[in-house]
Amino acid sequence: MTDGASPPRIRNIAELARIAGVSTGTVSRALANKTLVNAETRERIQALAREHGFRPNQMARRLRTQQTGVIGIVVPLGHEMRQHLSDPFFMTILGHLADAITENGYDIMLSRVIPDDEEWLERIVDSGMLDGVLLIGQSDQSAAIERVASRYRPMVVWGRHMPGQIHCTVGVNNRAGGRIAGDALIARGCTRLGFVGEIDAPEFSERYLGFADAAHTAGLPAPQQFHVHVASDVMKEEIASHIASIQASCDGIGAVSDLIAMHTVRALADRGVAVPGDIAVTGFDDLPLAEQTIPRLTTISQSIGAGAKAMVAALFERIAGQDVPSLEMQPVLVKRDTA
Amino acid sequence: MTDGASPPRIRNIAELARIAGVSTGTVSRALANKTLVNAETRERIQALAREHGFRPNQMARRLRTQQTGVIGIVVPLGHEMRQHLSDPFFMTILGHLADAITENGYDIMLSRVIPDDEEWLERIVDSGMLDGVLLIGQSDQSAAIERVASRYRPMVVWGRHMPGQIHCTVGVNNRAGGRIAGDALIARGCTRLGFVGEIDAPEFSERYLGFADAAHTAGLPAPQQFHVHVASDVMKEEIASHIASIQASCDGIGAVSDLIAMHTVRALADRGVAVPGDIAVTGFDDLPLAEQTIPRLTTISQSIGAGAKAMVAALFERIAGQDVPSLEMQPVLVKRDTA
DNA sequence: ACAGCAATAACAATCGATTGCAACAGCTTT
DNA sequence: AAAGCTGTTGCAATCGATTGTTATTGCTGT
Repeated sequence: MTDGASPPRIRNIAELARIAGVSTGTVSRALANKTLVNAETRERIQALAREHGFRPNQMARRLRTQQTGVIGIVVPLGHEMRQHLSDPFFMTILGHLADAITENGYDIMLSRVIPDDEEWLERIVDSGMLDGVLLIGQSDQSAAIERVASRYRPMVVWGRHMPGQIHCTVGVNNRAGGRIAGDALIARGCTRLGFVGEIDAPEFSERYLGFADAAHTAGLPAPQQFHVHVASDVMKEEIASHIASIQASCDGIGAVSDLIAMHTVRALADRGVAVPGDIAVTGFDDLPLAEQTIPRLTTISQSIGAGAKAMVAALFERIAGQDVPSLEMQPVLVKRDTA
Repeated sequence: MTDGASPPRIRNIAELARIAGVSTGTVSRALANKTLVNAETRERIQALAREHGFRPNQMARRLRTQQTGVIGIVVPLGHEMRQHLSDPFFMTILGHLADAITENGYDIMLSRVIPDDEEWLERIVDSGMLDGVLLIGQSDQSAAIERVASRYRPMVVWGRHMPGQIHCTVGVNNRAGGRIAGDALIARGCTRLGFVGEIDAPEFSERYLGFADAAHTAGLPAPQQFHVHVASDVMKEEIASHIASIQASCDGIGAVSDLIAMHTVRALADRGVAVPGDIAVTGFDDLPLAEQTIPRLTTISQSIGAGAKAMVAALFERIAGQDVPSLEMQPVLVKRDTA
């Protein structure tokens, strides 16, 4: 580092080999610290490399060795359910995945994909750039995922497991989660239940179904639905448009996500409605921000951190050739201030 | 797609060439849709490729063309200031960067780096895997960054620009931000100022300095410091340990980050202190969650979204060979409910 | 009928590192 | 002294696609 000169920049192993007076093979082995080359030459070559700031080209190495040290994290944006990578749920799970993956010494390649053609997933797994793939959400692409899973092992998907399904998933039981939310509201005396959010995507509709199960079991009428997109710039406006009728007809609200719950609580607070005094509200996800709002959000935990760890663990086992089953986690109620 | 068979999986361009009865060169050009090959053969080859689900190996293509279509996003974790990728500030900026980069058709490679040796950055830029690099934060690695910037152009750094500095930065004027926070508190009548957070990293110490500037100009004593790590599991406990003395000696609190501000507000609320009635609080960053708390956080906006866009724009200009200057953004006060 | 040209496709070098195999020196063993 | 090791190193094929150069074909113009 004190050497400000080092002008002859070395571009490849061959040049290093030339000035070291050995063959490229020897340089390669020396740089890889293989005992096959004499300790002395090895040290000499490494010193030379250091001196010239030489670093082997990873592209070439990876082409040759057929492994990349890179895990792909892919977000399929089917039916435009999540517009952006900056969606808080995705960012949260990504953070945990990133921690777990980098701790294993792997790099991460992030792709947002709009499945507009048949082969978006093939394009990714066959690109030859990834040692494994993590998919966040099945969107409406189960068929494409199944097709690829039948021949491509190192892939783990955040989502739900269906009977007979080939691909390995990690996810939470959404219906059970909805049920828990409903039960919690009913337990505190709510009798006029409402559900805020969309139910277009399967995971969301299951949440509603579970929520309705709770009402049904308690002998209450089916919860009223208030449609709000989960990932939209207009979420706030959509909620605002419903808020009067929510106030009029509900005393317990199950929201399909924490974000929606939070905006609902805010909208209610703005109208002077006490939460949970007048209307109780539950979220879904247990994002970090659920704990940071005032009042803190009562919500259904997806155990995102644990789920992310499980996904990564499963993926590495699959990369190592093991076959691991899908994992369904049980949601738990996190009781805070809003219900 | 109706074709369930297609058993002879094609591994490379040569095999495709063989069954198409042409040379590899022609296949390559056909797949690249070059007019150099007859429209008819081109179509035939493309059909064949589609039929067999063949996709050219990206590693090889990138090795050959010397460009990767990948942008690296790197977080140097010097002096362990940000423990994890899941840090909310980082996640927020990453989300915006990811949106901007993927909109340009590039992929993202995420690396968390602990700069334990001299050459962590060289290792990244010389790996031959990236078309450009975005660095989030300078940490204590300015020297290493400067060294690399002197010869590696496609790199943009989130942080501050110092006179004579080579590397291109995008960032906010932290001292001005601190000043604005201080002025805001003073304007609402606060006279006993306190500053919560750490001042070890330069960007944080500047925030404190600006905050102190405001006090000095107003003829007030220098703000008292309460030390709290910005990215720590024990942040809550650290704040709790200070909260009594904060309550006793301050009526206006500037926090070094939104996260700390939020926990401070919460700790005060738990003790029955009215915010901003008894004590006013300002944050710093304007993370999305600042708007979602109740009460919503008054804070200093870093314009993270705009900053991310600017970083990406600057990077692509640099990749295209243009030289773009550093950009310093002016912080603005976002007045909400806590001050 | 032949030079000249355009269109098309084959040939072969190239990107940069890895690695199986062969070669060689120096040594011991019989 | 021949045979057999062992420890090192060189040689050359290989990963899979790209692309400049060359060769072939068929056609036009004179």
